[in-house]
Amino acid sequence: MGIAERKERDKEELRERILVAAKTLFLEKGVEKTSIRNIADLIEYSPGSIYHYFKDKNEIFHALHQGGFQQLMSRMEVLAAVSNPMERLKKMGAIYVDFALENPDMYDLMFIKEAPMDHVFNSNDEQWKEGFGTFNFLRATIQECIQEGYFRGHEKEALSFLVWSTVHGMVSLRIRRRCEVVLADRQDTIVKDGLDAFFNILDRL
Amino acid sequence: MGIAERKERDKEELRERILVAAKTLFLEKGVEKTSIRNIADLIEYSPGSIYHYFKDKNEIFHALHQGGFQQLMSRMEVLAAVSNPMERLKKMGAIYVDFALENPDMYDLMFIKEAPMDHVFNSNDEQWKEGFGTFNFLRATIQECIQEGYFRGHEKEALSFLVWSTVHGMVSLRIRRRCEVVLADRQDTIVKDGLDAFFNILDRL
DNA sequence: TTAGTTTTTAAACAGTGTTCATTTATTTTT
DNA sequence: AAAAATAAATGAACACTGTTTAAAAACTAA
Repeated sequence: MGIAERKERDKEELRERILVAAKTLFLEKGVEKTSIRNIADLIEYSPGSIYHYFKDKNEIFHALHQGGFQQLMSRMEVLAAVSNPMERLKKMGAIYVDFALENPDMYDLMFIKEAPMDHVFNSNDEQWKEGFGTFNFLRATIQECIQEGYFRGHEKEALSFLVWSTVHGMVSLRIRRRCEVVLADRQDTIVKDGLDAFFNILDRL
Repeated sequence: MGIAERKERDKEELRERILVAAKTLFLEKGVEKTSIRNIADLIEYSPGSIYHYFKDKNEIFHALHQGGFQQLMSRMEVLAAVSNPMERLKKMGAIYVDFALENPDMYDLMFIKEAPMDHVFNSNDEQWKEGFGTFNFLRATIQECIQEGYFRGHEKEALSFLVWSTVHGMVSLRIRRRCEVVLADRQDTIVKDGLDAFFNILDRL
């Protein structure tokens, strides 16, 4: 009978409404300042009811960060058209950095905050497959670069980590405001300039 | 008269005791889980009294992170003996990474957490001179490298940021546990390997 | 000893995540 | 249609949080 199915749909819909409310508040106030009561107020439910849909606050923000990975991954789709792996690698870096600077709060949640990771390690079923997927994409591209003769003498794994670290380092220093004093005058351009310098180095390898 | 001086000393001593208690708790539980009441309990004072010595919680953790910069700077002192700027740059990177991996919580406070930065921007007198000092050290070394013919075609500022970003990226991905799944089997060696790969690249420039 | 000053305190405020017995709403069975 | 069974939502409570403030205690100066 269709009643069970409709109830299933209803449940799923409310779950989604919680997520939308959480995302709205999170984008305007940040994770820490978004409380369960805030979310409950916005969807006009009691705070306790949220716990019938999510184990705890971390699970909500884990669910949200999954959406961020989907966004990032869909931006990466244009890379399929770039046949040269070295070109693809550079374009990948640019997309990554653009995503981070255009969605700093989401990036923060995905790659800096501990909240979603707490959930990954506490509910040990999942494997942070989101992060796994994006990193594998990088790994495969680096692999191709090596096969085509780039990065002689380097090993795939360490190099992938290095590339990821470089772009992550730049955007996370920016997002967590460590550039604002140290590089005050060039705040807005330094990440782009740093990325260009990085690409220059890659070209000369 | 010496009474005023003794009172001054007493005040300074209690301030120090608050800082020591805060550091003890912070190193075993983290910033978020260290409360003003916890600190007050440890020094056997009431919670309110702490507010006569520090404006708010952020100021306490700003004061703590200053100590971290002193630690890091003192580790850098051995670099004065390294005359070749390229050698010095690499050694600097190694010291930075070692410091971060040996004092992950302090590093987190210094370069990842927003708490101490909140204080920097809210009490606008200070200029995050700690971070400024360490970055200037890097900047000067890169400058010397360029003068000696390294990094041809590169500009000091962007390159300094790039180098900082790379080492920061590696240790912060590690500290915030983004390696644990993506690079599970090589967790403990990946930062060292990544740094070696980075040094290799620098050598070939 | 008294008056004045500084330091410390306890209580209160407004908030937090989370749990749980109870109520409300819905569905199934009689 | 009424009663029983199931599911969902609630509100109060718990144990916390950072911070403010009026009152109390401690200390110094006259």
